[in-house]
Amino acid sequence: MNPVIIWFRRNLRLIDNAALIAAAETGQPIIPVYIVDAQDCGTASRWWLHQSLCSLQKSLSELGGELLIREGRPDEVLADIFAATDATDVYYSRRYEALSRQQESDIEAALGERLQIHAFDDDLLHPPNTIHTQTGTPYKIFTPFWRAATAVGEPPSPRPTPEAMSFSSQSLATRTISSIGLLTAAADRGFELEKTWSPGEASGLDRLDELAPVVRRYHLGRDRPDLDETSRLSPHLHFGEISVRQVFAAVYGFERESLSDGAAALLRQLYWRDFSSYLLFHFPDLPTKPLRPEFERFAWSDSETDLLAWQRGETGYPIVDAGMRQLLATGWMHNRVRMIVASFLTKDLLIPWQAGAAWFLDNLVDAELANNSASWQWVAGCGTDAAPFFRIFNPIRQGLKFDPQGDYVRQWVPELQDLPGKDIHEPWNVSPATAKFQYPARMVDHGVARQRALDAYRSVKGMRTSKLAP
DNA sequence: TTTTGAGTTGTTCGA
DNA sequence: GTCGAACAACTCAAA
Repeated sequence: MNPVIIWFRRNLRLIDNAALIAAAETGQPIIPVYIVDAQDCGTASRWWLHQSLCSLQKSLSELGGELLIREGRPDEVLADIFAATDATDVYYSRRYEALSRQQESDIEAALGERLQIHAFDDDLLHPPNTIHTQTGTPYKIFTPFWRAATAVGEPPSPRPTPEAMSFSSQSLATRTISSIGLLTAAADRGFELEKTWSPGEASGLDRLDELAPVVRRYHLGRDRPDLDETSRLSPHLHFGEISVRQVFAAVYGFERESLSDGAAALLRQLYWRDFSSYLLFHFPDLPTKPLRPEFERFAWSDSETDLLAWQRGETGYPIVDAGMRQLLATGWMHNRVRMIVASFLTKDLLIPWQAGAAWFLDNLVDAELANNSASWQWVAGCGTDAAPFFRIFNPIRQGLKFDPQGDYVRQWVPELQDLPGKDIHEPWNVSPATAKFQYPARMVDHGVARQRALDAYRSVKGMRTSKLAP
């Protein structure tokens, strides 16, 4: 019997995998393949991908299948497999980045006449082309999008791994996962990600189970970097090791009776994830161009030294440095702190959001083009959501509010670990005579930087200069 | 077509 | 310490 191909992409799981289920239902032998491509480029996420592919390969081999690993253009790789096997069909899950969509249309063009192509919208609660305003245009503001999306109804329940699957036994060319070099960049940098993370479908499911006790207070705990009360599901979701429907169903299942504020807040985050992909789908330039075009004229700073100090976590603002160092150490940063460091880069330092976005994409294990681009634009104030331009995070106030004892700073900025909570967010207040720590001086005074940012943002909006200016 | 209400996550100042 | 108002003006989405 002729085989069918399942092209694994960001759906590295066996449970609730629409493409796999459909492929299994044919009853034909399955050829599973992953194609490493230009989008698999971040240092931290390449590390994760390596582990996740190993995990998937192991799961498949236990079922008698072999995951083929290839590199290159998907249309050429699939054509090659087709030529070697006389496969009849290819199954895959859609992605919504511009490059991914180009790959899909290339495949359609190259193979559409020879292979049956089956594409599934399997990554989001709602496919991006199914939600629109009354006039048929895409939503640009989250809340109306969320109302429209939730009005559609709950997503379907997750489906189990297909019970009957047979795999092709034909021997085909494959790379080994190790030979792709996905770990090289992380190793060169001494990125010890295995200390923090356990990639793979089984670990993602474990993580989901561990969520139950914190869901009820998620709306409070998720803002506290000193606690461990976020879901930490982002990398598992990014690689599709678990499906967004599984998360939805689990959170719903924890408290079927009535949804707590915490559970509602977590579900809302899932819709934010949808919304970011939705925006990227409808505005393919989202990663590079500000959605508000007047920001093309913004007078950004090109200071390499400022950018470097931010990247290294040597800004002299403890909460900022803690976040940037957490990122370098673990490939992850608490969401609240992501906003603080992003505000600091774009507003206190006036460095372009694209530079921050690029650093995040390279260093986050959960680096996701859609979320990253949409969120950076939001912080920078150039997205379509109305973020008032005067909303500039004060790194001291944010530290005092969300890391009240300073435990988070103490963990990631060890040179400040002997400072009491009352001083730790303002170490410059400790008199030099008594200070026993070595820590960078503030690179800017936030009060001054804030005023400078307000003026810059006013001018890009074409408004008159500050009334406070002398 | 026009109008109206609203827009994830904040900060500062003065009462 | 706590509270409310001010911070600009604009665009979006729906009535």
